[in-house]
Amino acid sequence: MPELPEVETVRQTLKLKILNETIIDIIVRYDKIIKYELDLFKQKVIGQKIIDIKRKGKYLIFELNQYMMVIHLRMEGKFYIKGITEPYDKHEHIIFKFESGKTLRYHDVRKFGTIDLLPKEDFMSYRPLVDVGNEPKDIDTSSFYQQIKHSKRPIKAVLLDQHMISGLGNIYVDETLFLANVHPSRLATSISQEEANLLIDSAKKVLEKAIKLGGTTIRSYTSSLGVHGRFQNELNVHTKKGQPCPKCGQEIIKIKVAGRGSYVCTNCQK
DNA sequence: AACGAAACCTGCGCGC
DNA sequence: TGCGCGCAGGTTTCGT
Repeated sequence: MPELPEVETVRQTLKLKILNETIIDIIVRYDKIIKYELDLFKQKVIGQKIIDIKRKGKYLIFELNQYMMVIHLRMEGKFYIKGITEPYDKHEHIIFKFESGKTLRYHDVRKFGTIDLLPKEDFMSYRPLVDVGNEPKDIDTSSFYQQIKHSKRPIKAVLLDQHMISGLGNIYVDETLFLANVHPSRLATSISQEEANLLIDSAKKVLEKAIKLGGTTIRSYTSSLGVHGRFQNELNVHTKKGQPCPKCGQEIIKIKVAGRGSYVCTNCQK
């Protein structure tokens, strides 16, 4: 489910619901999600209280008394909060039991998500967090341009690269490229400083608006935590194959760029 | 060094 | 109805 706006929505919702909860037990039903040595993970996390929930790019960061628990939802990771007596769903892989009787359940059909544990001291300087690039709102456009101007990758691949710029995924990249009138297949080396400025500015606007609307809910009958995003109503091109471009009316096509399905108006995006 | 493809998983929709 | 294929909001690892 997640790009930056969805992760931010989850962060805000979780913070309202489980701040100050103390973890008294952890049930692990599929252990490859946990990247930390499993027995140590349980030993360290049990007894800890959730004192804050932060985010960097697409990573969720649970601040505990003594550790930082770092979570990546990848393609389909979701959290649910349920009572302790409710039966486990097939795809609920990790269950955190709280002192209050609530449970936090990590649900992930494709099992791609990850949960890791970092020390609190200088946690931002450890992998994976240290490798996360600036979000569009914090990007310096001239250094961004300097970084990409010799790259022969398609601009879409660059914008998806979380080391270069963090937070965008397949949906919001398509929307960003449309707003900036840039074709996803354009080689990064062909992008001018002006176009780079426009791309970053477009990414900021897209993400900001999506956060306000609680993210995007598509292909997803049950949204995380019962939160239904509303940005899907604002999409200009993504998922709009065969429909008219909102700017010029030409039919939107779907192509493959950087290995990802990509929606584009070839009249507006050059 | 830098790029694209494959791999990690499961489920769904489509064409035969 | 059943089967095989392609596809899915992400990232890392493997080849060239």
